[in-house]
Amino acid sequence: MGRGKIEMKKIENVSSRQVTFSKRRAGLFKKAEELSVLCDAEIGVIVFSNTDRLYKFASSKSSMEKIVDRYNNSSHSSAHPTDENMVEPELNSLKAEVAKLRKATGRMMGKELDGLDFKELQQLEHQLTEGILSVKNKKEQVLLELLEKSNLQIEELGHKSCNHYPENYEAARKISGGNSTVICDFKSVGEENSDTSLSLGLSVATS
Amino acid sequence: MGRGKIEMKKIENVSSRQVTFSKRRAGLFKKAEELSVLCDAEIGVIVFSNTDRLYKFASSKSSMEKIVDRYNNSSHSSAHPTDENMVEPELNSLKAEVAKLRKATGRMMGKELDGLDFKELQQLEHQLTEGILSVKNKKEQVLLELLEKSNLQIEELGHKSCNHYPENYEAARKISGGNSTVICDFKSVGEENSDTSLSLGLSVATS
DNA sequence: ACCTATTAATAAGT
DNA sequence: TACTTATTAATAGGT
Repeated sequence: MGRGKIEMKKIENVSSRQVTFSKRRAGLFKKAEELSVLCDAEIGVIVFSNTDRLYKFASSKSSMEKIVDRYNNSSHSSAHPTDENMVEPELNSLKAEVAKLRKATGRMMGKELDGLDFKELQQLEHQLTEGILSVKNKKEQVLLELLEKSNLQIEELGHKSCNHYPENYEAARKISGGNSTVICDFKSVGEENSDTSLSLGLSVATS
Repeated sequence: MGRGKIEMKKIENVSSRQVTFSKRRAGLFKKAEELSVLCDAEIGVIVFSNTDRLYKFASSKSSMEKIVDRYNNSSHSSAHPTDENMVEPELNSLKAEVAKLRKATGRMMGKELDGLDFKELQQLEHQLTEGILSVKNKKEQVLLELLEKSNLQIEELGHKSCNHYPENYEAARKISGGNSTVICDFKSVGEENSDTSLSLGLSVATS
C-alpha cells in the first residue's frame, strides 16, 4: 500500500528503515487502539527497535504493568491448545469452578440441600458414608503407626534403662514430638465427640 | 475500509463484534510481524478479549517471556514485583481457592488423607458425620413432603372416584411427576446401598 | 512533515 | 467459519 509493494524482508537502507519504522509503529498502535475500543479488549504492545529503544502501547483504562501481570498470571497455568495464538478461558471458568466446588463442599457439610431431590440426597449420603469409612480407616492406620513407633521406643528405653544416660532419654522423647506418653494421649483424643471448631482448610467453603 | 466506515466505539452486536475481533486481531498480528521483519524489531502483542481469553503474538526469534523480561528490565526499573502482584491477584487467588476446594472435597470423599494427623482426621470425620446428619434430616423432610402430597392426591382421587373422568385422573398423576405410585418408588429407592455413580456436580473434585 | 498513487485491510453480505 | 467484494485505510516513495 504505497507507490508500489515492498518485499517482506529487512529494509537495508537505514534512513528509509527508520521512516518505515516510525510510520508502521504508529499504524500498529492505532490498530491496537481501534481493536481495543471496537471489541472491548485489553491490549498491550511492546516494541524494541533494532536500536534497542522501547516503544509501548497499552489500551486505555489499562497500563502495560497490569497487562503484563495479567499475562504472567494466566499464561503459566494451562497448556498449549491448538494454535500459536493459544486461548485461555481462565477467569470465568475458574469462577465457575469455584462456585461449583463451594456448592459441593457446602452440600457435603450439610448446607444448601434445598434443591436436591430424594435420589440426589441418597447419593450424597452414600458419598459421605464412603468418605467416613476412608477417614476411619486412615485414622486406624495412623494410630497403628503411632502405636508401633511408641512400642519401639519403649523397647529401646527398656534396653537402656540399666545405664544412666538421662540425656539419651530426653532425646528419645523428642523423637515422638513430646508424645511419648502415648497411651494417655490416645485416651484424650480417641473419642468421637471432639467438638473442636473445624478448619481443615474448609473455611472458604462456609463463607 | 470495508463496505462503509464504522464508528470507533464498542460494537454492541455480539456476533459482529466477535467477527471483527477475529479479523482485526489477525490484522494486528500481521502488522506486528511485518514491522518486526521490515525493521528488525522485537515485538510482543498481548490481547485479552472481553471474554478474558488471551491471544498473544511474539516476533519470531523471540518469545513473549523474553519480551516481557526485557520490558521489565528496560527503562523503568521501578517495577515492584510484590506490589504488582497485588494489583491483579484475581487469577492467582482464584486458582489457589480452586486448589483448596478441590483438596477439601477430595478429603471429604476420603481421598488425599495422607498429610493429615490424627486430630485432623477426627475433625474431618466429625464434619462428615454432621453432613450425613443434615442429609438424613433433609431426606426425611423430602419424604414427608412427598408422602403428604401423595396422601392429598389419594384423597382427591377417592372423592372423584364416583364420577367417570379419566382425563382428570391423568392430570392429577402428572402433578407428582409420574410418581403417583409413591410407595413402590420409596421401596425401590429407599435403601442405603444405592451404588449409582455419584455426580452431584462433584466430578470436578475427583478429576 | 506533507502528498497521493497504490496496495492492503476489512465491513457487510453470503 | 470461510469466501467475496465494494470501500475505506495505511503507507511507499517523493517533496
